[in-house]
Amino acid sequence: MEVDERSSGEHGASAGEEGDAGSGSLPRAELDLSQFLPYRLNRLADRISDELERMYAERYDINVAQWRVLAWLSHCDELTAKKICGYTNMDKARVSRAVQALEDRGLIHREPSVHDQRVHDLHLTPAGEELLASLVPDAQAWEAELVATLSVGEYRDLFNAMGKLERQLERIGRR
Amino acid sequence: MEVDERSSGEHGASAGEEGDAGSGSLPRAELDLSQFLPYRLNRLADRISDELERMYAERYDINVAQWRVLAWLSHCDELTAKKICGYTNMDKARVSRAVQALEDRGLIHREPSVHDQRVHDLHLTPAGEELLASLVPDAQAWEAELVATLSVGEYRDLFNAMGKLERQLERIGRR
DNA sequence: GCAATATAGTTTCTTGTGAAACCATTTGTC
DNA sequence: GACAAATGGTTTCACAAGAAACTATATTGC
Repeated sequence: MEVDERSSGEHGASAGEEGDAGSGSLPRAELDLSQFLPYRLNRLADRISDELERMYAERYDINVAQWRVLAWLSHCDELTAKKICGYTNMDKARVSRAVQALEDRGLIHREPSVHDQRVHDLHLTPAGEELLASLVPDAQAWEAELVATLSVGEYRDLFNAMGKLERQLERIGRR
Repeated sequence: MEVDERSSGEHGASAGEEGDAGSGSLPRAELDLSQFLPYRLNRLADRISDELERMYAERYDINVAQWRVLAWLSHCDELTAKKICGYTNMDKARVSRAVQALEDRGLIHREPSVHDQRVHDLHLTPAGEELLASLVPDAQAWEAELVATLSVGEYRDLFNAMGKLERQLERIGRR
């Protein structure tokens, strides 16, 4: 591994490398946000989300929550609100509202499960499928453009790293 | 619902393919969210943000916006709200509120600039410095734990990839 | 069979946020 | 100098989203 002039932290997330070494004052707690992973990741995700949301809203008049529900339905066809909560990490109230909106627009169908009346089985209506048939390629094209500057290897590594972080987050979280 | 079928597409974000089966059933538009970068990135960032926010709130009673202002102040010492908007990508109203809250708590000081009465120069108070001196190490320790499973190379590559995506986003955005 | 408890989903309440209106000051233009 | 435009920052308004209360159904223990 390259041993370079990486600053103190194991990975280099640290601060103050501008050489204002001994100006006489106490050691300022300093944090270089541009090297702070949570900050960078969050800002990037926010920007991406903003752009995509704008596209969804303009062209299809749906918000992110609704989009996620649709996408998962395209993937699994039969789902319940509870499951969607788990997959998407969204609050159940948020899912509930998204589902309601989609049903009102006739994009999904909802009926009480035969086995458990509390549960509602969800699936796409033909109209929903149609909308997805148009939206999905748009989303993929947009993503393709976004990652156009990454090599296939970089793209794969990125997903790998995200996977590792997610698992580590799990580990940290349960404590 | 393990989704491990790596599918085609330049980078792997994939979906329903051709196979246009003539009249009748249209090819299902399908999107594997777990391989869709915006979704993955957003979910990861959200989770990280949630965890960190909880820590900030519990231990220091500050929210993310306030934290960002403090961190930038630790870095630059003299700032204006406008600049913070630029650095953090936050709305100016949001910055305004964060600044106000921090001032109310005596963590930062704010005074009209000598040269331009519209502008307010911001800097940390001793109390603010003190809080940061305690908060920053916490944040860094937390980040270190988060990235503990990444090698130095993976960590560096991750930042590289994020940088590329940000720049590409810029390019896409201005259109 | 019937309380007590748990679960899926909805509704209510509160809060944080972005958009737009607004205020105060500065910078131009004549 | 005076009026118009621009700029930094605050406030108002509308709304999305999380927390908690609530409803309806299921499950468990007795």
